[in-house]
Amino acid sequence: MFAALADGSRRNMVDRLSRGPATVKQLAEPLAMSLPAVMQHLRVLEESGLVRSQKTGRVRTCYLEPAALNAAEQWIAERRAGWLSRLDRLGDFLEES
Amino acid sequence: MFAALADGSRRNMVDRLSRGPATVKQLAEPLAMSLPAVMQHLRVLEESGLVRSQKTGRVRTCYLEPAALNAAEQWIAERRAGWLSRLDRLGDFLEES
DNA sequence: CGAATGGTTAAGCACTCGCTTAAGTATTGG
DNA sequence: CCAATACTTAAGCGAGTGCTTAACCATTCG
Repeated sequence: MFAALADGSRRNMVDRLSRGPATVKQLAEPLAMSLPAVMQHLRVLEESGLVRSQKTGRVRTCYLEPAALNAAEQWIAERRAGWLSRLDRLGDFLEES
Repeated sequence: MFAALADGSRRNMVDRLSRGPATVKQLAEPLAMSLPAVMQHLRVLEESGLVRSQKTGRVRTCYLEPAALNAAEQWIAERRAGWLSRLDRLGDFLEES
């Protein structure tokens, strides 16, 4: 999941998909790389659950899967919250003394 | 940033640090790998801005940097929100018709 | 002091990643 | 029908990642 977002090209694709569905060609357009390369990125994104896609005719259309993004967001939020609450308690302790 | 979180061992370290500061040894303990390996992960985490550390005497103590986590969380939140609002508008459109 | 502890540096190695080109396949517009 | 379009598969390659071992440095404890 984080591994899928670790690559800049893939983040670019996710960013594009956050503004609506797109075909493989459209995802490739801003990316200065061959179509097969984009396919491989798409594969990683699909395996991570971040993106879904379906083929109709000869075009494959891709969509974002917000639930997966939510999972990643939550992991971060939990760790950050844990650490911040610890800082808060430390602040309280320092105030008391 | 996401690249730093892409590795499971590093997420383990972040998780540990979210429960309070730790030494390099303590971070290494649950990780079934040598100390130098942990050092390299720590380096990646520091370069990503996720973790800070300082050495006093012969022990290095590591802390989480919540601001950096916040940046990653926000990137995800924005993309997810963009996509969800698009879905909402689609819903409205379908209701209208 | 001298040994144990905690960390650091350097070199090397297997493996994975991101990309390429070349050669397909399947659909569709003229 | 046939040529263009949109993908798909496969093979290969250079660079980067994650780990190791071996050696080393600095601090602390007996």
